[in-house]
Amino acid sequence: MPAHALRRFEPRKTPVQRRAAVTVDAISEATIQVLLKQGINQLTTTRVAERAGVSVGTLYQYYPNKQSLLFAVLAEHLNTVASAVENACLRARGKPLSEMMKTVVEAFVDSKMTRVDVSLALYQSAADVGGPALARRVGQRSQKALEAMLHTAPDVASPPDAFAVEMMFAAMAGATRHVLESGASPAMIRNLRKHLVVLCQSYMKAQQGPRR
Amino acid sequence: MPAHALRRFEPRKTPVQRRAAVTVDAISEATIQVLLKQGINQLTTTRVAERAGVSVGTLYQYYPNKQSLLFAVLAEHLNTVASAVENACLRARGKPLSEMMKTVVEAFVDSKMTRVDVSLALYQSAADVGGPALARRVGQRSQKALEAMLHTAPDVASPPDAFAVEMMFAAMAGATRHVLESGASPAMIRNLRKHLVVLCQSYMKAQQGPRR
Amino acid sequence: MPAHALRRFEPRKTPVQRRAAVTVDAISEATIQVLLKQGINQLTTTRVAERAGVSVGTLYQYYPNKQSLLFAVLAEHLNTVASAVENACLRARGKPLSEMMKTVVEAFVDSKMTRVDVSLALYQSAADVGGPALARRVGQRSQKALEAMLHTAPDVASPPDAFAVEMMFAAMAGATRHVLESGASPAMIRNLRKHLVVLCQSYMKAQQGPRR
Amino acid sequence: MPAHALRRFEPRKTPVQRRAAVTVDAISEATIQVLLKQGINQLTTTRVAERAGVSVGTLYQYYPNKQSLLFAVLAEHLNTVASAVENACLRARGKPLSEMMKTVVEAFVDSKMTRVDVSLALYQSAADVGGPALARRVGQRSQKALEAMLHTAPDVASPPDAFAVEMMFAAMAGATRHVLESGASPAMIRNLRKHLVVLCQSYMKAQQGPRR
DNA sequence: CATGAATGAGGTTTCATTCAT
DNA sequence: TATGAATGAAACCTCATTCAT
Repeated sequence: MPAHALRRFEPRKTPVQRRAAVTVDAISEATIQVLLKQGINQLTTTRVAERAGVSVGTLYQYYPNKQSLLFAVLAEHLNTVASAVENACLRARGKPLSEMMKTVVEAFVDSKMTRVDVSLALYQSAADVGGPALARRVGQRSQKALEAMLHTAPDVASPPDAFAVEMMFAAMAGATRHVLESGASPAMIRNLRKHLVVLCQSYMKAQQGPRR
Repeated sequence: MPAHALRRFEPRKTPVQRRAAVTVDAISEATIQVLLKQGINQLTTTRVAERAGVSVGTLYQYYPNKQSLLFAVLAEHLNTVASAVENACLRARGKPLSEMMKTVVEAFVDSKMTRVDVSLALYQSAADVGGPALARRVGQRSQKALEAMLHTAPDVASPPDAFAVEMMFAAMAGATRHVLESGASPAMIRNLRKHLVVLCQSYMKAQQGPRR
Repeated sequence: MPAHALRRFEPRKTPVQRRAAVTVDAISEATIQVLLKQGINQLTTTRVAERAGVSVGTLYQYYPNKQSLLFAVLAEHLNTVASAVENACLRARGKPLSEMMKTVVEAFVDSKMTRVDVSLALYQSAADVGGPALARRVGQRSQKALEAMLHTAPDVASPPDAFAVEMMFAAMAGATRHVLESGASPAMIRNLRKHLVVLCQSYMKAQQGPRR
Repeated sequence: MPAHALRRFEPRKTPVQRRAAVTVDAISEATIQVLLKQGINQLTTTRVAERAGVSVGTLYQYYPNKQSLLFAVLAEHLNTVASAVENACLRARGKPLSEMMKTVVEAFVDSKMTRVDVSLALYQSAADVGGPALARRVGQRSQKALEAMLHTAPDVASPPDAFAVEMMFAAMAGATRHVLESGASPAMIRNLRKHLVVLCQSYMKAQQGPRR
């Protein structure tokens, strides 16, 4: 799905009234709830509306179609993650490479884990709704921030190129997804953080140019 | 989805006559075709049967439900990949660590890329059909082979533990998926192979114990 | 079929708007019509909806499945009969035994005969839908009323026990069913009423205890 | 369903070879088993064939269609019951009325109860297959026998007419059906026999003309 | 704005029956 | 004769979406 096709899934209108905003949030939250409790196959507009405490008609006032429900939730989640990574990148500017990686990995994993359920729910739903395209688009924000950060590392001569950063990000996302889909016990999550730090550190070190 | 729940998707009966075996293959192939040309949302049992040149009834003689169609294709694909990795692991026994990683990464990426379309199609569809559970189950085969191989590396004192191998595999899968979903131009695939080799090498080196 | 299993067949939701109530009635009536004109084997949800002048979707808004259609009609019919018997029992309180029997038998037979077609249609359909269980449940209402009435008979010393009443009711129902299924010519119906009165009278007399 | 329409359901050919007779019986028995274990709605020709240990094709060699399966079983059962009643009528010739009734009722109830399961199964299935028509046709045999027997009762001046006998038979069948469908505990069956004897005796006595 | 009744295309699945092997 | 693979009409039921109230 080409990136510009995502427009079709965007919310219908920006709620201006207070009441409307509440409704929109309720629907969005209900979408997550239904996704979690019943799975993507039982996610129907009627059910979401019911859970949100509104009628289907109302739902359609704010979302042009079913997919936009999922899209909204997905976009919100990805943005949260991207922001967490961006913040981490800002905080870690000027620090040594290994500390950078630790900061970023932990920010990423933690932002995924604060809503384990949402993350999981979204893995299911991403397909119909241009999930990969959206994830790519939002992922690029994180990658830009990572690159910028890496330029400030005192112990990195020539920073890894954009593709290396993309790989690292994808690897990180892939490993995290795997752990989430495996049940994500606390012990596993601890392990994930530790190993991912090592993975990113060693990969970035290997990719960097010679010390200046 | 718990692993034992996968049983629901297993084939219904094994064909005894020659004619039937042909039919089963035709259906399986048709499933892939429809998935590729029309996408997961247009994948209906009727359409698959039509494309396979059989009636719906016949389809249901061999597959108990729609999901089992996807399950069969997915299982086949994952097995192919797992076998490719296992073979690579056998071939690389006794070689130095960096060669091991090169061999394995290339086997993995290549086996994914020989059927780019199937891989992509399956990412879409995996959700309803216990994809993650199945992938985990099959992935473990590869991981066992990797661990065994690592024990034979002459330049690895104490091999990385099982979790590290799991992480590496997940990272590899994640990065590959990302590239596939980004369009997988030949140049990108070349880059993927090169970077993934570095990533795995450096990560494994970082995880190994001190030289004996 | 255990009595509690009947719940599956109960209506799905109660209409709140006027329009909906009309719809529900139309569907119920259409069910009877189709049952009569086409028989139980041609009774399909599509056909019922068509005849009711609504879409299938609408039908399923109010009836959770096909069987619930039959269930609703059956329950209504049985209730009508039970009410007729109960009323007769009230009217006949304090009368002599033979008059009681005459009143009750005629009420029963007449209430069956006012909708000969419905009765017949329901005999066919009762099986899948918990007919016997429902008939038993509703029959008990009639039997309670019969017992209560018998206690008020001036010429009955010790009234027949519950089982005797149950037998009488079953015999009455069986004979009526037989006549209905034999074509129920007016002459036959007259005969049925006359003989059933005798049957019940003589049986009850035989079952009663000695005169006080 | 008019009586002559029953022909359509009759078995296809009389098996002449030994092997064939065995097959026919196996299929017939399998029909009963499936009816009992799975109910009328799960009774499919494939399942019956499977249970009988033959292929569907073979089944269709002997039975022209699905309904003929049920028809055969039903006819056999009804014939068994009719024969039991006829025998009882022969045995009771010349005995006093009350003994006649006892003999006949017990023969009827017992013949139903020796295969409670079959009786019950057949109540379910009778509708599609001309059950009532067949039951009526076979019932008449019993009724003729009853009438003939009643003529030999020494204590009956003018025997009840045919219609009275028909009523009695229908009442007996109805009460028995009711008990079977209520669960048919041994205690209930004992009660049924006792009460049914009384019911028939008193009804016949009431219907007989004045002593000669 | 909100409601919820209505729509109906379209999906999945079953099963009686046939017929080539 | 026996087999069982194949057929395909037809059943049941869902659900995204609209629109009169």
